Amino acid sequence: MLSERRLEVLRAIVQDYVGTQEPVGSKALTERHNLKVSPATVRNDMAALEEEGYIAQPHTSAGRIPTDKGYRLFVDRLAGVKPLSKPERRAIQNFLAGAVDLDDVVSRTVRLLAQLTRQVAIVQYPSLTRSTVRHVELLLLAPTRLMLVLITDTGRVEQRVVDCPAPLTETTLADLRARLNSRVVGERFSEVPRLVQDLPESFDQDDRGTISTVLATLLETLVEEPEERLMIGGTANLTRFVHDFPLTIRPVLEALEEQVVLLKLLGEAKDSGMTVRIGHENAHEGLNSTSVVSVGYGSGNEAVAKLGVVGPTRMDYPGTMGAVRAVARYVGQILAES
Amino acid sequence: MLSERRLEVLRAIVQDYVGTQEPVGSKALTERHNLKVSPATVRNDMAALEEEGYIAQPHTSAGRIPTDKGYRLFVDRLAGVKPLSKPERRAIQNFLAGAVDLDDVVSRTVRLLAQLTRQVAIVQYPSLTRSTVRHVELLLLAPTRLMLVLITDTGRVEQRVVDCPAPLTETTLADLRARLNSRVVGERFSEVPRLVQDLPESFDQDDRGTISTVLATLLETLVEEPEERLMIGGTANLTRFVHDFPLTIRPVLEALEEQVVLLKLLGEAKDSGMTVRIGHENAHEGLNSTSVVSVGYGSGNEAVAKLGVVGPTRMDYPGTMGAVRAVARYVGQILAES
DNA sequence: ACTGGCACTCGCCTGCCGAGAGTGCCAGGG
DNA sequence: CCCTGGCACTCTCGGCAGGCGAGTGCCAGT
Repeated sequence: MLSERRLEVLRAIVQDYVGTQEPVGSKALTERHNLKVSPATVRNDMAALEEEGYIAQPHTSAGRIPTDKGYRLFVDRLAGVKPLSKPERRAIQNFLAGAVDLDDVVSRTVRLLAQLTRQVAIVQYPSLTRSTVRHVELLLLAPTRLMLVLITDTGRVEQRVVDCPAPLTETTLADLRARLNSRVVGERFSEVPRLVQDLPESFDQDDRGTISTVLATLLETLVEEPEERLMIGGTANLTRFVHDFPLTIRPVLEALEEQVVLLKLLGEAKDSGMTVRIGHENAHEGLNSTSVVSVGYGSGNEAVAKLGVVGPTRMDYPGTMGAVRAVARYVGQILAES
Repeated sequence: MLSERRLEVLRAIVQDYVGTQEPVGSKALTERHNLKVSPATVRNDMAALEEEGYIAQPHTSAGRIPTDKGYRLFVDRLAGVKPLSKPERRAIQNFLAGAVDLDDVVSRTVRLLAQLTRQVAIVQYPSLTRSTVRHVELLLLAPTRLMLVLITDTGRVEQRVVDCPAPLTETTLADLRARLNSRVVGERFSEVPRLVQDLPESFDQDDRGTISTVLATLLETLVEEPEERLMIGGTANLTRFVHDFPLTIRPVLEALEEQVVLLKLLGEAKDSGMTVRIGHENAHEGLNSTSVVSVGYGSGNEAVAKLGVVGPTRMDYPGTMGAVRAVARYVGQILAES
C-alpha cells in the first residue's frame, strides 16, 4: 500500500506534468508544491512509484511522467471534479438557449464543449429508442409507393420510402394514418410494436399486406440502432500537442472519421455517471495515447444519448470532467424544455 | 512571352515537385524528362522563369519549386484533366448506388472523394432553392400550433413549427393542405411565392390570418440561404504533408471547422465548370497554402450544390480535377434517379 | 543559340564537447 | 526507522566545426 505522502507526490507529478508537458524532477516538485520533505526523499518515493508502475521516465536522467496506471489512480482517488465558475455556467446556458432546432442544439453543444475543454468534442444525437412519438405521417407518392415520416418528441424527423405490394387508396391511407396516430402518439418507441400489432386485422383483406409492410417499416425505423448520428468538433485542438506529432495525431484523426469507431467508443461508456477511459484502456488502437471522458445526457432523468471529449492522456482531468458534466446537464435541460 | 520549351520546363518542374515533394534541380530535370537540351540550358530557362515569378528557390543552392503563379499557369495552359479509368468509374457508380437516403448519398460522396484524391473532401447538401416540391404536410400539434413539413425532390425534409394567431380546425387544415399541394407539388421553389399568393383569399375571413402565417413560414423555409449544411471528410489526409507541419495544418483545420468559411469558399467558385483556387487566391488566410478544386453538381443540367476538395498547393491537379469532376457527375446521376 | 566546364554558395549531416538536469546510493542524524 | 545532504554518474541537449554534395551562375567555345 502506498503511503499518504507518496500519493501526494503522484498527484503533484500529474498536476505539474499536465501543466508543463515536461517530465518533472524531484527538485522542481519540492519547490512548486510545499511538500515538507527534501528532494532526496521525494526521489525515494518516486522510485517506489515507478516500481509500482504509476510513473516512468522517458530515459535515464530525465524527470518522471505518469503512466496510464498513474492517471487512473489520480482520477479514481486523488482528484475530484472541478465545478465550473458561475459565469461559465451562465455562458453555457445562454449559448445553448439560443438554439433553434435539434441540429442547432447538437452543433452548439459540440462547439461549446470543444471550446471549454480545448479538446475534441463528440456529441451523439439524442437516441430514438427512448424517445416518444409525436406524429406519424403517410404520403402517397405513387399508387404503390408511399413515404413514411416519423416525428419524435426530440424534434427529430425520420423518413422512409415504402413500396407496397398492392395499390392503396387515399381513403384507406387517411384511415390508417388516423388510427395509427391515435394509438402511438405520445408513446415510447418500445411500446409501439405492442400497440400496432393487431392493426392490420381491422382493415380489408386486400389492404392487409400493404399495411403490414408499412408497419414493418415503421418498426424497423424505431428499432434502428440506438444512434447512428453524431457530430464532432474541435479537431484543430489536436494540433496543440505539437510535441509527439504527427505520429499521434494521424491515427486519432483517422479514428475520428469513423463514425462506427466513435459510436462504439461512446457505447462502451457506462450508461450512468461519467466514464473516463485512459490511454490503452481504449479498445481502438489509434486512441491508445488519448483519454476519453464521456457521460450520458437526456431530457428526463434517463440518458438518451452520450457526449464526451477526446484528448491526450496528459489532460486536465478535473477541469475536463467538470466541463463535460456541466454541458451534459444543460443540454438535458434544453431538450426537456423544447 | 515564354518560349515553348520554357513552358515545357515549367511543366516538368511542377510534375516532378508534385511527385517528390522536393525542390527540383536542372540536372534531375534533364534526366527524368527527355528534354533534348543540357542542364546548362535548362538553368538559363529556369533563371528566366524565376525572373517572371513562376518558380522560386527556397534558398540559394537548392532546386526550384513552383510559385502560386506557376501552378496557375500550369493549370490554365499546361495540363488537362486526367479522366479516371473504367474500373475507377465503375467503383464510384457502385459505391454511390448503394446509398439509402440523402444523408447517405452525401456521406458516401465525401468518403469517396477523400479516398480518391487522398485529400480533404467537402460536399454541400443539395440546395433547396433550385429544387422542386414533392409534398407539403401540415400537422396540428395543438389548436394554435402546427408543424409544417416540406419534402423536396432531392429527398430532403425540412420542418418548422408555426404558432397561429387563431385556432384552426382539422377540416380547414385538410382543405389548406389539399389546395396547397395541388398548387405547388412538382413546382420549382422559385415559382411557389407566385402560386400561393392568392390562396388566403379563398378562405374564411377568420382563417386568413393564420393561413398567411403558415404561408409566410413556408416561403421563409424555401428561400433559406442556398445552403447551410455541408459535410467534410478525409481530414486525416492532412497529416500526409508532414513537412511543413504543423504551422500549415493548424489554420487549415480551424478553417475547416467553420462552416461559414467553407460555404463562402464554395460560394466563390463559379456556378458552372470547375474552379481551381490556388494558394493566395483563396480569400481565407488559413487556406493560403492550400488549393481548392470545386465544381457544381445537380440532378438535372443545372447545379444544385457544389463539392470539392482542399489540398496542398503542391497537389496532382490533373488527377484531382478528374476525380472531382467524375464524382460530381455520378452524384448528379444518383440524385436524378431517386 | 546551345553546351561543357568551373568556381562558388549554402544547407545538411556528423562528430565532438561542455553544461545542466536528474538520478541512485550511501552514510549520518533525529 | 525514516529523512537528509552529499557525491558520483548518466544521459540529453545545444552549439560548433568540418566535410559533402547538390545546385547555381557565369563564361568561353562551338
